[in-house]
This record gives sequence, C-alpha cells and structure tokens, in this order.
Amino acid sequence: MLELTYYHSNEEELTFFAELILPIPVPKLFTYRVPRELVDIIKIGARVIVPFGKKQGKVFTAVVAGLHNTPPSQYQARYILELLDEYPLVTGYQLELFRWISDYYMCCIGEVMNIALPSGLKISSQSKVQYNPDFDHKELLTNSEEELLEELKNHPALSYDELGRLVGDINVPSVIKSLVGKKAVIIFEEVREKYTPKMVRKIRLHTDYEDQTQLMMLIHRLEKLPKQQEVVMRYLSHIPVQRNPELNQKGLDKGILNQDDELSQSSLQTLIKNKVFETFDVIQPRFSEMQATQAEIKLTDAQQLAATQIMTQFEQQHVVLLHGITGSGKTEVYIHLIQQALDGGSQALYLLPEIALTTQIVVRLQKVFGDKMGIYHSKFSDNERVEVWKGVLSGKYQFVVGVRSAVFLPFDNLGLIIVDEEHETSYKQHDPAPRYHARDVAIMIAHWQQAKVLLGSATPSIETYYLAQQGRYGLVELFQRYGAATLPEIILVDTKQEKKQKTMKNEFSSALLQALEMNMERKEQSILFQNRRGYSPYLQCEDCDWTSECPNCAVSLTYHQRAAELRCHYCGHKEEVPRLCPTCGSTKVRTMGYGTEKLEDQLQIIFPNARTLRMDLDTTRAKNAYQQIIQEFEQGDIDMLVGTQMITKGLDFDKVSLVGIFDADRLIHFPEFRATERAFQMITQVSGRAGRRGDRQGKVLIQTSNPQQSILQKVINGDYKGLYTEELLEREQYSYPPFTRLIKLTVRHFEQAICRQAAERLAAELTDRLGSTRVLGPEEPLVERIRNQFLFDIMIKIERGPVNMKAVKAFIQDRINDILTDKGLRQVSIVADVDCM
DNA sequence: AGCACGCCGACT
DNA sequence: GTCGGCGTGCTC
Repeated sequence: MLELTYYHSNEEELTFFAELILPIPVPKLFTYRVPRELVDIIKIGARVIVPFGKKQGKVFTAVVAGLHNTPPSQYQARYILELLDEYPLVTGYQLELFRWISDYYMCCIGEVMNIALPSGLKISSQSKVQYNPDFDHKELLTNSEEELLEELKNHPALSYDELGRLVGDINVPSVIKSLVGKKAVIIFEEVREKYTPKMVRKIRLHTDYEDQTQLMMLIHRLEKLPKQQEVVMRYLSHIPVQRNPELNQKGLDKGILNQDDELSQSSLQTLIKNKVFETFDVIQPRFSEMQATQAEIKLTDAQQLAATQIMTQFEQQHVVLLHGITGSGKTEVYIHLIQQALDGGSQALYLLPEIALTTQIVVRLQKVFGDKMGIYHSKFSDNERVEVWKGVLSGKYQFVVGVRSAVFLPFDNLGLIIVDEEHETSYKQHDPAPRYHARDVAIMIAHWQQAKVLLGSATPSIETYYLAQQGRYGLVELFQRYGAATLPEIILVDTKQEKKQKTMKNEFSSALLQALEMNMERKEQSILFQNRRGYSPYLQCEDCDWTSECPNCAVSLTYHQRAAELRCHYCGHKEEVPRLCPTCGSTKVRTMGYGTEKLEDQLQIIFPNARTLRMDLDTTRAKNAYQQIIQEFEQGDIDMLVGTQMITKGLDFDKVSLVGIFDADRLIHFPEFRATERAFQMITQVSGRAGRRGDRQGKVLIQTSNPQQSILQKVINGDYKGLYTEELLEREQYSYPPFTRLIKLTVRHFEQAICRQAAERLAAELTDRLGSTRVLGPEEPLVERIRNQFLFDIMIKIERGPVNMKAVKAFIQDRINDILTDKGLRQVSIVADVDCM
C-alpha cells in the first residue's frame, strides 16, 4: 500500500506542464501537458506543435515560456503533440523581450511572437479539401457544387483560398459544407514544414580511388571509353584527389562536370552506376559565402576623432547620439566600431530604415565583414530569414545588418547596436500589433545585454536630442563633410511671386526650369522631390464642384494616369475614370493638385529630350524594381528622377548636382505636432542628395509660397539647433514629447454614433482618473472613416517623471476592456498605440 | 485570430 | 417548414 502511494505521488510530480505562447491575440499563456517522453528534453524557448480549438487536427506552433508541475484546476490540459527543437530556438533574452514588448506596447505576447518569428519557423495547419473517389451520386449535386467538384477532381487537394481563386463567385465554405454532407469530398488538415533547406547534389570520386594505384588502374581501364575517361580527368583537374583526399570528400557540384556538353552527362551517369563516382546531397546556405576583401578601413581625422569620442562616452553612457551631417561619413565610423565590438568577442547589430538598406550599403559592409555578416530584410524570402535566425543562434553570424524587425533576432551577447537614421518614423511599426519602436526596443535589449547603443542622424528626433542635452545620452558631433565635398547651396523660390509674374510653367518655377536646363546641358543629373504619388490627388468638376471620393473612406480618390484609374490610398478601392462629371454631366472634369506622375508627365512635355525616371510606391512594387531604378539612374543616361520620400535616403549618386523640392508648404503645414520637425528632416535629407561631388557645389531649389518661414531659413543655414530650441519651446508649451509620453487610443465601429458613444465614454472614464489635461478628445482623425469604419482618437499625454506608467497602462487597459465587454457597445474595436508617431 | 454554436429572415 | 445569414464567446 505504502509503495503504491509512493509511486502515485511520484507520478504526479513527473507530470510536467508547459506554459506556451500561442500565435493568437489572447492576453494569456496556454497550459499544455508534456508527454512523458519529452519531459527530459523539452526546454524553455523550444517550439512545440499543439492541437488547438475544437476543430479536429487544427494545430499551431507555440513557444515554451515556462515548465512546471502544477496541474491546472479549471480544465484538463491537452498534450503537446511534437517537440520541434532540441535546443531553444528562442533565447531567454528574447522571452524577456517578448514580455516587455507586450507590457510596454499594450498588446498580447502571442502577437509579439507572431511578428518576431519569421513565418518559416511557424508551422500551422491549413484545411484542405479533397475529392472523394468513391462518390457516385452526381445527380444529387447543384450547379455550383458540380463546378467546385470538377476543380477538385483536377487537383490533388486544395485549400479554401485556392478554390476561391479558381471558381469565381461561389460561396466556397457553404458549398464545401454541403459537399461534405453528401460525402463527395473529404476535408483534412495539412501540416507543412515551411522552412526547407536548399539542397545541392554533389558528386565525388568513390573512396576506393583515393588510392593512387586504384586510380591509375581506373584511368587505364577507361582507355577504351574516352568519354568517361575525359569526365574523370575533368574531375581530377578540379579536385586533386591524390594531394587532398578531404577535398574529394567535399565533392564537386554536379553541374561543373557536364556544363558544356550533354554527352558527358550520360558518361557521368554510367560512372555513377559503376560506382566510380557517388552522389550525395548537401545543404547549401542561401547566402553566398563572401569573403571579406578589405581588412581595414581608413578613417579621416574627423572620423577618427568621432570614433574615439564615442568610445570615451561609452565608458559613462549606454547610449550615444552621433549627430553627423549628411555626407560626413558616419558609415565608416560605424564600421570601425562594429569591428571593435566583434574583435572584443561580442555580437553587433546595425539597424537601418527599410529604404536605406540598399545593395550599395550591403556590398560595402560585405567587403569588410564577409560571411560573418547576416542580412535581415523584408524583401528576403522566408527561407532566407530563417537562415539568418539560425545563423545568429549558431554563432555563424556575429553581426547582422537589418531593418526594424531585426531587433527580434536571437542575440545573446550583443556588444553594440547601431540605429542609423534614428529619427526615421519607419522604425515605428504602425500596424499590426506590436506597435513597437525598433530604436527604443534596441535600447532595452542593450540594457539587458550590457551592450552600447549608437544612434546616428543628421537630423536627430527632438526626443533623442533632448535626452542628449539632458545628459542622459552621450553626444558626439561630426560636422565635416567627407573628402572635399561641400554642402549644397539652398535657394528658396517664391512661387507666389512667380505666379503673380506669370513665370510658372505648370508646377515649375522659372528658376527651377532654368536650373534643370543648365543641368541637362552639363550632362548632370537632377532629382525632383514631391511627396505624393499618383497623377493628382483628386478630380474636380469645374461646373458643379464635384470631387472624386472613396466610397469606403473619407478621402479623395487619387487619379493615376498610367493605370487609367482612380485609387484610394487607404483601402485600395479602384474605379474607372469618369469622362463626364458623374453629378452634372459636364465635360470640365479637371485634375487638381499634383503628384509624381503629373510631374514626370510635365517634364516630358517641357523637356522632350530629357530621359526621366519615376520612383514611388507605384513603380517599385515589383520585387527588384527599386534596385533596377537605382541602377538605371546610376548607369543609364537618365537626366531626371522624380520621386517621393523614397528618394530621400540611402542613394549616393555622383552625378546629381540639382535637387528640386515641390510643395514644401504642404510638408510644413501638415496638421500634426511633429510637422515642423518632419519637414526639416525631410527637406534636409533630400537636399543632401545634391552636391555630393567634390569638385562643384550642388544646388537645391525649394519651391514655397512663403520663403520667410523660419523653418526654411533654418534649413538653408543647416541650423538644426535653432530648430530644436524653437520646437522644444512649443513642445513644452503644449505638453508634447519629450515632455510627455503619448498613448493614442483609436476607437472603430461601422456606425458613427456607436463609435462616438464608445469613444466618449472611454474618454470620460479616463479623464475621471487621469484628469482633463492628460486626456484629449475624442476627436475625429484627419481621415475619419477607413474601409467603412468610423474612427475616433483619444490622446493620452502622461508627463515624464515620477509616474508609474505600468499602472497607467493597466488602468487604460481596464477601461478599454470595460468598453469592449459592454453589451450596448458591441463590435467596437479599440487599438492602443503607445509612443504613437 | 479562427471557429463553432446559436438565433432570426427568404426560399422549397 | 428549413437553409444560411452573421453575432457571441471560447480556445489550455
């Protein structure tokens, strides 16, 4: 008896449970039972496959966040089906990071994991439909059922999505449901490993012939078979089997032996059949193994000084801001510091905004770091991203250059993180959750791993510069342009005046036209910046004032001439261009305002001989289009490049000596508290594209209706500090960052009244506790309806200082939950954006 | 997020 | 009368 009791209790203790992160937006972990055979090998940070929900066969990939032996009291835990990793795929630091992000950015940990893991690491099941070959009651079927079944007969198995694409307007789920009832089809869950290593088939000489005598005999034996002999000789010319048997074991790409003629292919086949050669498969990395070719980079005196100052400041500070003007050669300083970090045995991460991570910079870094460097970019395939993840885990990649999401890679020994173009808003993820800021996350990670953070920018964000001024961050300045390059000359063109004098040609001032013409004569390139894509932002009828508007959103429809359609930039809605005014039938429908497309059009009319290119979201949608345009501009005989903010970063062209900026006023007067800062940053950035040439000063022409505006004066003088001082005063006066932290709550609903009601109640409840100075709104955002959902914004401002932000966020979350569970306010959705931008 | 269960309008 | 619409609530 005693013994039985003993065994029993022991068995209970041996039952282990795992706390799992599942990729679903639910604010909790899920408890699963660990099968006995996995108890000893399962580890925190490993991935597992678990069944989930009522549906048979539905599975998810989850990550183990904890292990214990306390059985849940409220429910029966289900068993983990499979363990995917022998070693943790997610490090302890990452789990801590996931938790921190979900707390700080007010989202679920599953949402964090979902964004953090490349999808190649997440296996999930998908319902598939298959034709039942035993079915023979065709007479029972309706038309649409028959149509669906026909498709299923022609394919092995299809998902609902695939079926939907094959058969136009059939309600796939409901028809499938009835087909299942009639036993015409079978549904099953398919689980598919997404990551597949790239395999190459190689051949090597059979081990027997590594022996010299054997090899000689073989060659002799092949005297009468010249083709085969030639193949063997060709192999030996690539692989000196005698001198280096290990090389033989590594083998040779099959392609190399039979690349030029097909006859040798059959000879090779025979040799393989006769066991002279053997084939084998090896995993090949998707990234070419590039060796470093440049041992060291030379720093100018100014760069060397900056590097030394940064290192000195790192002794006191965890974060240092490198304020260096465009073209001052910050990259060399970065490379130098990364090298130092790697030499010290730690890892390094170099973050860049998406559009700045170009081939130009990658090639430059590869020269120095070779195959020690991983690249993490959204344009890369899933398989490639999985390889970088695993490469960081295994230690293959000590250094990664990447975009925002690279902060999620499994580093555990970072020494240095560089956040270049620190002020860039694309570091903040907008949608979906987690709405994280990669710069701030990087600083958190560095804090845990005792790494240093270097923020770089020519135009730092006000927040960062403020912290540097406060002494919270170090500050190093680099104001000398690299080489003999000088800053461009910036000229303000008064469009109001030119309009009065009737010297404008369409959107072009005479000053800009003259400069463009001169540049063409000199065979130098020009860049024209207009931060608006499409032909014109809206159409308008001259007779009745009708304007083109999106049926789903509260915005105008943009006219795209090339595609010959009207498009909504918010929901993607498209419609045909009306020939006559839809309301009054007038023919006087005009394009109003202008985007990049219209500018390109007008350029071609004004300069019929000019070769122009356009770079915006519309021309760069294809996979390599961005790269192609850059290459064409660099190498082709292109005179002018018209583009949106895409052209502001990462492009270093030698022959660009003129930059034209349109509609500066629209940038400056955008109704948003960061507008001035943004405008300064953007205009300064674009201006930096000019005058990179050492021999002659570049020129920047800014078209504005009010050249007196102080921000433009500051741009001309490169007066960042002036801008900062002025901005800071405003920010303090109106309680904006850096003096406060912002949390924006967006309330959405299909009915405006319900949306307003929910928002008003939420705002009232928040104000009740936080006070009316801390809660603004609810207020209709600039676009008050998107995809037929009405929006209301509530802005919460919490002053920096002794405020428990955790408690504030918990309170806000409480109030949100209160609204969401209210039966009277069904289907309201509320999104929190912490540190919104 | 899925997905199933469950309660009210247009069809045999 | 049912079929199927989507609103509601749960998932270890």
